[in-house]
Amino acid sequence: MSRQITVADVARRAGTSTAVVSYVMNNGPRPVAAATRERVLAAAEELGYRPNRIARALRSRTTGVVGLVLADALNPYFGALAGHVEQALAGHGRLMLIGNAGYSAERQRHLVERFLDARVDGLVIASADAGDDVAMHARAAGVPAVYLHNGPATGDTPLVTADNGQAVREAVAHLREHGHQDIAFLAGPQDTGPVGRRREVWQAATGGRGVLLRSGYARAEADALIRQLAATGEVPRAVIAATDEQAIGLLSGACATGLPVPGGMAVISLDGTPDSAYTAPSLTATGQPLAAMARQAVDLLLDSASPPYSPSAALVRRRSCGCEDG
Amino acid sequence: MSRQITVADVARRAGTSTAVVSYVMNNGPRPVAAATRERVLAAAEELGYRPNRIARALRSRTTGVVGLVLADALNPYFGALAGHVEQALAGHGRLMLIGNAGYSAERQRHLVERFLDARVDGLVIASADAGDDVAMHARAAGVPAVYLHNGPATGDTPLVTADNGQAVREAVAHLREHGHQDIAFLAGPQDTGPVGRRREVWQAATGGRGVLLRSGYARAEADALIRQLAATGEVPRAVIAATDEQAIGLLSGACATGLPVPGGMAVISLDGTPDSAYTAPSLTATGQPLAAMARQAVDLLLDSASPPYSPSAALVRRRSCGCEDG
DNA sequence: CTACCTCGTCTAATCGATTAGATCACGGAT
DNA sequence: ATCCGTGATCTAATCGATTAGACGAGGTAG
Repeated sequence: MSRQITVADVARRAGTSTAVVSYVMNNGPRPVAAATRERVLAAAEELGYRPNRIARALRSRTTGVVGLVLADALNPYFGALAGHVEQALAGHGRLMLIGNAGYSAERQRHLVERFLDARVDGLVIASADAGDDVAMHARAAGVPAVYLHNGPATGDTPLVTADNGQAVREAVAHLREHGHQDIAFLAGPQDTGPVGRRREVWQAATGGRGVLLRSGYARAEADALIRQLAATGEVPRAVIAATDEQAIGLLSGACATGLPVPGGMAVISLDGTPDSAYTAPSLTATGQPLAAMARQAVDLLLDSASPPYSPSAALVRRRSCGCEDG
Repeated sequence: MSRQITVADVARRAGTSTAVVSYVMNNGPRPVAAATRERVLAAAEELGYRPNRIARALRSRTTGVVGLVLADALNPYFGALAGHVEQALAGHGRLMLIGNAGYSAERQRHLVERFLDARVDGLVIASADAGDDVAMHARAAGVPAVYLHNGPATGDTPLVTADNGQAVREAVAHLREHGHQDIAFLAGPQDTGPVGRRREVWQAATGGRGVLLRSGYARAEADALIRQLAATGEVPRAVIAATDEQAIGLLSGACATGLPVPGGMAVISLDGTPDSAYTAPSLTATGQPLAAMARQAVDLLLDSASPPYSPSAALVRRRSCGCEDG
């Protein structure tokens, strides 16, 4: 618990001024003679000097921290997204503050305020809806922001999302190969954002044949839905679920009511998180390029160039659609 | 992007000194006359003053930020834990930095260093093993730390964990009720921490009958294990899985090889995260009191009093054990 | 030989909030 | 009338790093 080592200590030991130490530490705005640089580095090393990032932040107005606001931390889809964002940020030497809005607009706004108070260098908002434009507050404070999975298309704040149009068409085509004419679609409670677009593509691809189902995004809700349909005998023979969570709920509800999958109902999911491979039966799914999306969002935020990513991934055929391999 | 509002601005407007403004903002170390307080608050309100937390942090050596190091951010168990920690911290007005170690001791150490550089007020380490004592570095820097799910029992850093002894005994007893004599246990690759203790209790409770299985904690590994056992015809009739992830892998592997659950193999899991209710079939499991554990860890860190939590939760009977309800 | 430039370094102001010490006004006690 | 205590406020040092401006030494061009 001894006093912390400061630039002054290093400077004294190296026989220079604090300015030079700073120049060395940051490959500063001014050049330093090679010999001096060596002495400073040696002194810093010997003293175990660790720059105080708080002081640096105060002076240079940059904290090296980015905030991530999550719509639902408990949803593995967002969880995976968070993991990839953290990794992308680490690649840029940034740390990540995280907050869970739990689908509450009020709490989302609150988190943004708190993060701005903490002087984050940027804000990634993995929002569930395209409701109010929370990033506005960030812009007002001069802090860059990016919406990640969904968000209002205001044009002021970029939105990184996956266009799964191709994926949906592939899913429809594949279920047709299995002989299904009527293909249902399980959408979310509302229709904003990616899920809405997926629904539209499904509608176009099926030409209106097949039922439109809706449930919340939690497993429990899709589970309850399928039980109810089973009770009334209205189970579709083939379903495309908008998200993994819903597909998993479908599977568990089907199992509980004795409805065989894929025999009684074929299922394809559209999120394709890694976990979808380990369901019973294993889910046929198209994967979203989560890592690429996260990287893109982070690059956009820190305005470094980013290689464009392929907006959709191929269909992975497993068992839930009726295929036999896997 | 105008200049930021500072204490000086507020002081000028309220006709006081900066000291008084500070006293008012923090219910400071000195009293302020009621009338003056009002004027200051009004001035702050009118100017839209937001204290600069960086400056405050520099001076008062406290950032209001706590770091959480996760063993595996993609594992829903740790994901849920993270969510609860964040919530507990929010209750104390603290923000949370998060980092994923991905089971790498090297990366865990690196994250701790980074967090210390960022001057966190405390560190929660949700570690997977009881290996090297990373919290040591925190102690050396005078930063309090807590191990959450697992960690070295050095006595220097508190460890908050659930003792599932009772839960394991219940699971064994319940499988016996279903007529099983030999009850296998699926443990992790090593035997440190909670999983190891669960295995010991299982050993004691079954008196050595039943096979000890091992696999990594990822779903894929448990899935592969059961496929292999099925191929050689060595499938146990009843298994207790140390974690949800492993139980889920068991289920998916069993389904893939046509092994019926619970008919051919009964399964009970010991983590009992919410998602275990939505598997096919639904998992019988004992739940860990994750929220209480998180709260306890946070309270310990910020040394506020914490109500003691019940160390284990009851067995939730679903389908994977052989029960018919649910 | 002087004027001027470059390179390396140092001095000191700055970021914005906190807080110990000094100051001042007012009352009550002696 | 004098002294002292109390409460309210102000002044200014402080946290630690960054960086613009000043400075001196050495070299080159005229």
